[in-house]
This record gives sequence, C-alpha cells and structure tokens, in this order.
Amino acid sequence: KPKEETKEKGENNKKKSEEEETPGKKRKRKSKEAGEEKNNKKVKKEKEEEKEAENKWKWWEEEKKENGIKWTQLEHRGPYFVPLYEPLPDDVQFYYDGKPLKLSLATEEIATFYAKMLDHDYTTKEIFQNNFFKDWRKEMTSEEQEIIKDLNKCDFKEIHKYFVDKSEARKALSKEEKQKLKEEADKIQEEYGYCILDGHREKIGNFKTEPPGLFRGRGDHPKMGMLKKRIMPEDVIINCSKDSKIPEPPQGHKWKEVRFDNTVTWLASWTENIQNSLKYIMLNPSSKLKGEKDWQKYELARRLKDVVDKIRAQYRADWKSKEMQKRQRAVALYFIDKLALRAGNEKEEGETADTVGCCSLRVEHIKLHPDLDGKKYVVEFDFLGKDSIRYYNKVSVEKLVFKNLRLFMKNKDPDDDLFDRLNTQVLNKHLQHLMDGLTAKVFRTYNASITLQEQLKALTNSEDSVAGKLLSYNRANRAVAILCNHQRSTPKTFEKSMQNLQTKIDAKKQQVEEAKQELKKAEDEFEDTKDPKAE
DNA sequence: TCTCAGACTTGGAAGAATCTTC
DNA sequence: GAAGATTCTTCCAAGTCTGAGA
Repeated sequence: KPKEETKEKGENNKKKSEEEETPGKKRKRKSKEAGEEKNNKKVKKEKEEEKEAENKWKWWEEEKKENGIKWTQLEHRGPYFVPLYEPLPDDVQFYYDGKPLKLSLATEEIATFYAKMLDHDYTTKEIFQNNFFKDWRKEMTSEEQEIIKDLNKCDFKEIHKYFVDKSEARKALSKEEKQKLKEEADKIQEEYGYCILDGHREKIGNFKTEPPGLFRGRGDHPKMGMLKKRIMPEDVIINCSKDSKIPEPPQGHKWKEVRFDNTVTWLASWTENIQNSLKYIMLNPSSKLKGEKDWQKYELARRLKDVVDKIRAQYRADWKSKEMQKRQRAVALYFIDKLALRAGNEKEEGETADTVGCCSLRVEHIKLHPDLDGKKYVVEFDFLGKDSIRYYNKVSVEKLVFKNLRLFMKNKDPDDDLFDRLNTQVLNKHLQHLMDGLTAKVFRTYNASITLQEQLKALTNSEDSVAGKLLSYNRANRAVAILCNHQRSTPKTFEKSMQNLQTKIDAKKQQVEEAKQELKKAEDEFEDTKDPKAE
C-alpha cells in the first residue's frame, strides 16, 4: 500500500478517536499512550538512522586502493558459534516400531533435524529420506544401529509436536519477555556483528556459523537430506590484519588457521561437508567492500551501453560465419542478450540438480516451430535454470538464428549439447576482446537496468500522484522480473488469502447492489410524491 | 588447453517484524 | 487484541568467473 495513503489514513484515525472520546475512556487513553510510545520509537529510530547517515563512511570520495588490495586493517571477533544441542525433555519420546526408544545424544540431535521438517515436502521425497537415514545411521551407536533399521518404523511425531509447541510458546511470550530476548540478540549482534575495516566500523553480513541440520538442496538434488555437520572452531580459518587483535577461539578450542590475506574480502571461512566447498563470512551489502563492487558492476553495465550496438552488429554478422564455433557463439550471445539467459557453466554430473544456462542448453531443451500462433520462426524453450526454476518461453527469432539452430540440432540426440563447440570460458574470452571486463553476466545486469529505465520513462508522468508513481514503479519492476525469469513459489497461505479476498469482493458487490436498489426505490418514491398538476 | 579450487554474486525461502483489519 | 497480510531481514544454495597449476 502506498506509504502516503497509509500515513493519511493513520492521521484520520487519530482525529476520529479524539472526537469520539466518551465511553471506555481509560482503554482509549491506554491505546493512545501505546500509539505515542510507538511514534516515539519511530522518531528515535529515524534520528538514529540520520545520525548513522551523517557518520557514514564516504569511501567513494576516497582514493582507490592499488590493484588487488582490499584493505590495510581488518579486525573482528571471529564467527559467533551457534549454541550446542540441548537434549529433549524426558517426556518427549522417539518411538521405534511403536515402542519408545531413548536415543544417544548425537542420534537424538539428528532425529530432531528430521522431526522439525516433518510438515515440509522434503520429508516425503525418497532421496531425502534415503540420504537422511544413511547419514543418521552413521552417527548411531552400534546398539542403535542394531535396532533402527527402517525409517518407516521411526515415529518422530512427539518430537515434532514439541518443537511446534515451543515455537507457539515463543510467539505467545509477553512484551517484556520478547524485549529481553531482543536485547540478548542485539548484544550478540553488537559484539560479533561488526568489524573494523581501515578504521571504520562495518557491518558483517553473516557473522554466525551455519547451524547443523539436513541439507536442503533445491529441485531434484541428489544430496538432499544429507547431514550438514556442526562447524567447530577447528574447522574455521580466520582472516584479519597482522597488527589487529586476533580473535580468541572459544575456550578449549583452536582455530584451523589464522591468515593475514588482504587480497580477499572474507573474515572467516570453512569447508562444508556436503559439496566440499568453501563457505565465507563476509561483510554486509552496506559496507565499502560490497558497495564498491556493486558500483563497479553498474559502471561496467553502463560501459556496455556504449558498445552494445556494435556488439549486436558483430554477432548478427557471425550468424553467417563459416566457422561453426563462431556461429554457435553468436547465437548463444543473441539469447543471452535478448532473453537475459545466464551463461551456463558446466556442472559435475550427479553432484547437483540437473539445471542449465545458455551455453549448457541441450537439444531436448528447445523445440523449433517454423510457424506458431501466427508467428514465424518460433523457438520454444523449456528447461530448468538456476535453483531448478523452470524457464518456459516461446520466442519468435530471426530467420538466420532459426536456421542455425536447426543446423546445431542436426544428427544429435536429445541429451546432446546444443552448443557443442562452446562453453562459458570461450564465450567470455571473446567478450573480453569486445570490451574490457565484459562477461556474459553483464548483459543480464545491462538489460535488466535498461528495461527498468525505459519502463519507468514510458509509464510515469511527473504529474502522477505518489500512488500512481508507485504503481508504475511496480509495473516497471515486474517487467524486469519477467525478463529475468524471477519467480516465487506460491505461498502455503495463498489459497486461503484468495478465498478471503473473494469473500470481501462478494460482500462489497452485494452492498453496491443493495445500495442501487435503495436508490431506485427512493427515486420511485420521490416520483410518486410529485404533484402531476405542478408540471 | 584443460581442470579445479577459490572468491565472490545472485536470488528465493523462511523467519521476524510491522502494519492492517476485524 | 488476535489474526492475517505485508514488508524487511537473514540464511544459504547455486550460480559466475578468474587464476594457478598440470
């Protein structure tokens, strides 16, 4: 809802309550006090933000560091380690084959990971169940392994209920209790959530280690349900400056390593056990390091704007090249530019969900229609992109593109690569020649930005109301989302919300209908009371 | 030239906080 | 004041891209 409208409404309500102060005065005074308290809080917050803005490090006005050097001073407290596991109360039991079974601490902890997810779709998937059970059994004692052999005989319902109740109880806490919890969280944030970078206090993005749990891979991920192990200080590499106060590991522990590398931006890192890849603790987007990088990204996209016409002319010419690789490169680039597709790096088979980008498209992902719905040379795309989000689009392309695609698909099986002579390295190397720093992803940034700019220009007028401008802004944003294929799954409560809205619409319609009838009746009565002689 | 590790960005899900409605 | 809706924030999996080494 437009903010201005909300504000106006709030003020109207205030007036109304002032006018109507008769019965239940006490309650109203109380609510007025609460309102004032809320307002004070808001004003205080705004003032704090203003102060913060005044103290903001204007790094963009400073001289840039020499190539590759990210900082000269970096000091921090190290990561905040998530609390250790708290055993279940004695009256909350796990059942195997209908009988209660007391689990060892480690086995019980992993059981709670599964129990917490019981009403999630994940636990209905066979791969998830199998991966979980395999990893769970590895952590069991030999006695437990002897007994627990079938996941279907495991009953986690009581544990699940325990956590649901716990969450409800948390929601039902009094205002004071909630405030106390917030203060505790703020204290941790204050202590671990900031670092000193070149003399400035900077907010850290993710200062907590990731808690142990079950891996939630997206789409048909072959590793979903596997056990994500607890991160210990012994797994963590600390990065800071030599002359800074080096963070202390938790009592009785040691860091894996302490490093002083000022060519990177991370504060701490560890290797996760599912994909064996590195995880980092880095700064918040409001920080200099992230802000500068973001700025550079848009500057790069801005530079592309100046040469994009030349690049487009070049790839169009390459559609007729004698070299197959050049043709493939030119068609792929056309898709990346026109449809904002991602580059599409190669992936290790079987390690992740089967998803593709432009360069990794396979024959099975497109269909060619010489004529479709009155349009010529239509390419029908249907594939799973990043995060297994489906990309489905029917696009009318140029004749040469269409002919080339037909050629690329000739004598190939459905699971063969469409662009078999191309990969992202080859494509990016070519782009580097066209413009310094240019890579495939810059086209996505450029096209998203220019779409927003053009849509805003087309949809807004300076005389529009704020609400009107906001509506246009949302529409422009939607155009970008469509271009970039940004999608969300429908929320669980969607059906119900729609039903509620429909009920409201129906009620309003009924009201309008009744009002119309009343009006008609009143008009008829008025007609009847008129003196015919007077006319 | 290819492969792989490392560093970093991207963006959707989930949870928390806040606002609105009844 | 509770329930529901909306917005903001955090989390973290899944991408992109680079550079080193074989």
